[in-house]
Amino acid sequence: MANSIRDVASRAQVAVGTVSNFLNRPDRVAEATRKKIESAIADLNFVPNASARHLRSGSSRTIGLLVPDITNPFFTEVARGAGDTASENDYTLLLCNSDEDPKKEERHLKVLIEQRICGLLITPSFEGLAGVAELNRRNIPTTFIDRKAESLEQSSVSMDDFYGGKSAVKYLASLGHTSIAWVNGPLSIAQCASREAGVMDSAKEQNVKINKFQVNQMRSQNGYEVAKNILESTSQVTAIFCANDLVALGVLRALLENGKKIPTDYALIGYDDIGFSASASIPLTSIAQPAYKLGALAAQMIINEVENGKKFKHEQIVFKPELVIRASTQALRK
Amino acid sequence: MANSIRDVASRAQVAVGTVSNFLNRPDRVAEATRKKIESAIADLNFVPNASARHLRSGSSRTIGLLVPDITNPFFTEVARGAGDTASENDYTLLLCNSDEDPKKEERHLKVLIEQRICGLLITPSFEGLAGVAELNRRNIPTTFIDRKAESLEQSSVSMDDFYGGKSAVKYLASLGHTSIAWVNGPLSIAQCASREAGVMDSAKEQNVKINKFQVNQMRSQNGYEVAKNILESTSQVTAIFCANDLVALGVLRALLENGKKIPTDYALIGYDDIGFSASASIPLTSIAQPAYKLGALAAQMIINEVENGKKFKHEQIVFKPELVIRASTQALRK
DNA sequence: CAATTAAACCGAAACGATTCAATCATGGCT
DNA sequence: AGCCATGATTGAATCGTTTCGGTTTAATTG
Repeated sequence: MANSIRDVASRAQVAVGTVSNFLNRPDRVAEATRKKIESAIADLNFVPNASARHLRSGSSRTIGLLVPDITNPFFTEVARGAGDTASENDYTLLLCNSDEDPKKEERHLKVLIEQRICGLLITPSFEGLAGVAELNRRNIPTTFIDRKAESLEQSSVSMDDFYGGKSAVKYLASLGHTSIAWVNGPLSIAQCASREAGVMDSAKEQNVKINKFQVNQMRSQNGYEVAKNILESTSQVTAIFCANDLVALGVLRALLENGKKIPTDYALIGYDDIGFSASASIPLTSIAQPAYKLGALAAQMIINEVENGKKFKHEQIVFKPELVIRASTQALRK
Repeated sequence: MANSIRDVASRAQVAVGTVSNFLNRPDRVAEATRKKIESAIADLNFVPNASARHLRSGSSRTIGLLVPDITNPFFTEVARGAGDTASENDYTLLLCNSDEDPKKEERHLKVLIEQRICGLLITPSFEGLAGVAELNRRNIPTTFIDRKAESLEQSSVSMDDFYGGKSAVKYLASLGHTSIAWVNGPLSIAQCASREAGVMDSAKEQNVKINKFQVNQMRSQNGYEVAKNILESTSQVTAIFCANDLVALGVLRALLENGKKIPTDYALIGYDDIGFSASASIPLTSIAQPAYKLGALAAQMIINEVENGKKFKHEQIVFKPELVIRASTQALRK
């Protein structure tokens, strides 16, 4: 049923090698034969077999993208960006979701090696680093996403979390807030730790007081729960900064339920600027991360590395996040 | 660098065919040789080459999933479900996102054919149906997701939208509401049309009055805008049912801004039960669709079809959506 | 003990493309 | 006319597996 390059060759009355040239280096084949081949392909409805192609040529033109949570809008944007650039360069993107499960992560890595991907984009979990080492041993280029590579032998595209934390506090200070609640996730997550460092740094500079609150998971429900502690705390905070939009949305819900007005009673800022933040009951001010760009650039970098081999220079690119101001913050009035 | 089955064979001092048997039919090889091969594989760090395997065996063990919008939480859940069952059955899932763009859809279809996928899961756009016909011509099984197949030659896994529309209105009527605003998307979308049919059917049964409102796109912003019309309309509606959660969240925001109380002034229901609905400022009552199950079942069906060939019976499975009651609805008080 | 049988193993051929050294045409130049 | 350079085309070898008919080995039977 499926036609091969041989069928095309015989129908067009040329050699198989010529058909292959037509497919890969069209400039090498004369106008007349080109037409013959074209119509033979159309007649037979021929589509080349990627497996055969990869096997012989040695390159799969496939890159893998392994994300920890496909449910997270941040990563779907990354995937869109990576997918689009992959397509534009005639690469196939193999998108895998590990659901934050090291077992699944390992299994996907195995499959990706079987597929002989020529490059991998990954946000590695702690355990996943072993798998990445395996890839290195096989000389498969790897680029970290949203996590900076320590080694200069490794590319990465990440965000400046320190800067993000810092700019949120700076902005609140500029509005006149001097006592801020900072709701962070586990410090074991690199991003959380950096954001906190930025927060504290800015607090010192701007001379504002930070009240720390902690959340175990960065989901909406956790924000909802921690809000009670904020309301009961003795210190009179006038602004709340959350390490993530989901948490901020949870906090927002709790505040509204308790009859508080946003932004009058409390200014509120989130982080990530996921799509829903703009359409929350009170549109959320947030620190936006250019997820699409992140994915697109990462894909472009790994493609460059694949195609330029040894002479490729590894880079650690760090994006600056951007403050997006909406209705959940305003200048403090006494 | 990359080792082949031959290297394994020579190191284990067996024939290549034996190694292949070890990989594919381990029961055929004796205990002693099994061990030799195992350690050779471990020593050489051998991982089989999927392309060679597919080329020779004729089956790629890969299924494609082509979704119109990876950004939509509904589809990421579908993808998780399909991905998990694919993994469990040792299939690879190739996830493609067309961004509702017919051009991208067509391009992805082409790539999927090149990869010689053995089955496709798709939520076809209107234009996409042509591409699907192409797949059929090549005898590649196709299963529709979230859209019922008209032909009995085709499997599908979809939702009963008529039932969903109906049950929302029925529920509102049971709370005492007799005048309901129904905010729908374009009737050209099959799902919207069916839901509306269900709404009207139930309205007649329950003897309640429906006020129709229309939205061009089913995004939050559109809901926000249409809410003004609802507030200004002369008829005294006491409940609002939206064709999708995003729209409902937009409506919710507009109502709150206008000082309305939910659920006291208005009861509000959405559709889809996306994750954010549970953590909206007023947790949203919604019609839940089991997206994960949908994806998982669709994947299982296509795998069955691939493996059982001709003797496979096509099925059109229709799931019943489920009402999830939260804080945005309550019994009407006068 | 010879004959029979089953279990393991062997290894050449094939899958559908790409590669590359070799051949063929064509036209320009002395 | 003869020679060369250039551009097109050819086709056999190859990539890493699976497949499958054939061979070896060991155990069982009469």
